[in-house]
Amino acid sequence: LKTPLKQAATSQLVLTERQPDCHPLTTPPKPKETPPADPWTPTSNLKMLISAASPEIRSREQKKQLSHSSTEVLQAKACLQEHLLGDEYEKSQPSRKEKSLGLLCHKFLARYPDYPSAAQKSYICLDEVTEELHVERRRIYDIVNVLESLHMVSRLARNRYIWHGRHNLPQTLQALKKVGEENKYIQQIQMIKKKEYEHEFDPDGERNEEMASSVGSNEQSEMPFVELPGVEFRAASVNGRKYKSLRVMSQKFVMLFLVSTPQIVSLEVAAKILIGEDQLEDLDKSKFKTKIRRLYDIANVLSSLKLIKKVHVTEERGRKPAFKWTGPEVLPNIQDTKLEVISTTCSPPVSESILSKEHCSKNLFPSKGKQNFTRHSSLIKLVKSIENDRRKIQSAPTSPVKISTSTYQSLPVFPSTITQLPAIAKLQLEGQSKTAEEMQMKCALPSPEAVPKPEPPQQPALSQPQGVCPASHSSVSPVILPHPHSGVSYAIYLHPSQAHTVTTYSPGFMLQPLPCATVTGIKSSNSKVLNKITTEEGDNQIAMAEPTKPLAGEERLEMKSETSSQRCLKRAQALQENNLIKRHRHDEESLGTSLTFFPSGYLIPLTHCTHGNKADSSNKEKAGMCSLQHPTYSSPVTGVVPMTASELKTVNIPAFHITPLNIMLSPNSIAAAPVLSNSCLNSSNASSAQNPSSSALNFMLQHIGLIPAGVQVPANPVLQHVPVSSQAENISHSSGNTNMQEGKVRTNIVHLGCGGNFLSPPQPPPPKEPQEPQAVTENFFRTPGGPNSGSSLSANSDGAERISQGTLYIPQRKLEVSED
DNA sequence: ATCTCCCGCCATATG
DNA sequence: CATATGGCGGGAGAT
Repeated sequence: LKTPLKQAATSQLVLTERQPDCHPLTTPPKPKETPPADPWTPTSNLKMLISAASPEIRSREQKKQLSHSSTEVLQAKACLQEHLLGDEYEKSQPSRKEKSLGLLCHKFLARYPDYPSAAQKSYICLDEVTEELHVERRRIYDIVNVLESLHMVSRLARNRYIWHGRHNLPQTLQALKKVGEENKYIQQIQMIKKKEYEHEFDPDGERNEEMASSVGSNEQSEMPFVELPGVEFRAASVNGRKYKSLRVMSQKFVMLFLVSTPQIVSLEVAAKILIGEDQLEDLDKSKFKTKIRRLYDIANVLSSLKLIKKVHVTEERGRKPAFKWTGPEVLPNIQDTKLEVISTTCSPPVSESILSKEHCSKNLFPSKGKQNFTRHSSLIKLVKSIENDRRKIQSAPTSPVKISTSTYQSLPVFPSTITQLPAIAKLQLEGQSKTAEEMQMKCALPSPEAVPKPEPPQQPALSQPQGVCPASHSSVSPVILPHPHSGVSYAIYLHPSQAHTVTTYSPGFMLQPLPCATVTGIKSSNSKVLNKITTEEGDNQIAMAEPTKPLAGEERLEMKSETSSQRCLKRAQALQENNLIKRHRHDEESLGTSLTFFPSGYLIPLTHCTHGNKADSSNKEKAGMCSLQHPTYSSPVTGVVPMTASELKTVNIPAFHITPLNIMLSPNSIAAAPVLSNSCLNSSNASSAQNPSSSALNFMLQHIGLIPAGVQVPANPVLQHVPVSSQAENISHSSGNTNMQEGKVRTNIVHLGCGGNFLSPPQPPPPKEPQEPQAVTENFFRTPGGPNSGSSLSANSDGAERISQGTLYIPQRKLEVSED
């Protein structure tokens, strides 16, 4: 009975076959109804057989999409044969997997275009769907509810829903992210992890502050369903109360991904947070179980949407199921002020929608006046805990809105296509010449998702080029810095949103054609990427580390055509580069004297941010890019730290000895750092490839004293590309703690520069792993002695000490994320 | 045994 | 009141 080998996947077959049928523009005529699930057709039988033979269907499901029929056929045959020999396959009737929500969801989604045109509004009739898909109604609700949470559908009336497709996704995600930030999910996550970690220490029942507070961070319990302007719940139906459940749960779940830095969320944590939030439930075991069940349901749907994918995180506690966000990157939350500006400047539709969205969201969540970060319960708790650690923090009451400055990045999300780059690479490897778009497309849609989107694929958002620059994962957000004035060391904990903001502001950054870089990198390092991918596929735990030198011809890597805007950017960069040295000096000075850290809850965005100069006027940058193009704001001098969003974001610090402090950076200090932005820009621009200005950067860093003279910030990604198996971040040094630390330091320094004062290269040390990292390394503040040694306090002090000594000690904790 | 998560009972909401 | 929705958790297949 044991299935012999796991080969092809069923779902894959299903998908591929169905895809073609699907008519993008018209309501899917559900042509040949040969649902794989249907055991009665010969075809289906075969499929089933195959599926039976392949245990891990799901995992391959997505990847498989790429492969083609020919391959599939072969595999199928092989499978079949083996199977026949093995035993009578009768056994598997509808195999449980064939009934999985994920598969069902795929089928469901296949019926509708991702981006339905206005003209083709599709309505969804539940009765029809259930009938056609051969499912119980109940299941459809599961799917629809999640889709509703993303505003991909909305209910019209009984049995009736409207299909919106992914048009609203960007806004939705942005809104969700914002809310997530407001809810301080990051802190909550950390809290949970911390508790987890300490959960043994707590002999006595004195878990008051920590436990009680953290667990019950429910003060702001009911978070209503997040709506979007045009997509409210109809019929006042669901809108009523009942804010429980799947819909909201789904939104919260997504929020967790959007706010956490390595965008990986474990089920456990998610469940805890979701539970804790609702009500201060006693850690009821059954409740937890139920929550997990629901999360699986949601996760299945989200997976079908390709927004997340399942992975496993291996921590010291063992390996736990988790999910990784693979959807579009969501940019910083917007500030109202800016929004208005933008709205004026940008194309009406986009800006408007965004704006309205903001308002909407505001109205929806003003609840309890928790708007203010400072007042936020979780924040308070955080503060408490921090205090426990003997740290003082001043909370800055400023609300983000007020702080808001002049910039705003309007492209909040970029098409998932970008995210799929790795996949693309893989595809190419496989000999497929499909373009990203193509592969992205589900149905035979001629126009990829990207097209409809305001943002062209080539403009992957700044921050993390997911596949290509996994570096983000290992980015070291929290950095310990010596406080210049007080002499106290602080861990800089940048709030993601803030970070984003900063990033946005950075002129260099903006200019920087990250997209280009990304693309280039991919192209150039194709082989590399491919290798990795392949490896990955084979076995997740194996980290391939073959530093091939792919970058060689990076210059000409430009994708098909360098956009004029990109060119512009380059030019600009070049110019800026000239001043680099000067600036460096300047920076140096700045660092030495004007650097001031304000221990506060968040980073204060600069008031006058600069945009990069506009990147030309290529059409491609539609509304989304508008913000970037406001020359009005550009003022190099005011540049802000060019950091990769990922870098800035807080790492989910699982617990541990040190509670990260949020430090607010003074505008001045930030302003002083424009120079670095350039370097950053350059470096990042270089993309994963070589970092032209790296030398400059190194020079600067050394000069500043951030790194030892001998140390060099790796400019070449290749170097970074050290085998994962080893300490990902290190540049293979000998070994031992010391070395490790050193390596750590190096990396961190870069980050530090970015975060702290902004001189750092946006793309920190080039990403080590282009593809989805098999293993993710996170940095944590930990005692050198290891997990067992000492309490957080000791750790803190330790860290502080080291820092003060000029040595950055940021122990790292290795966290592995493996795909299934 | 653990991880996933399907199934469908049954409380509620809707019309 | 009949249905439509959709919590919820038992328990079984997958690993």
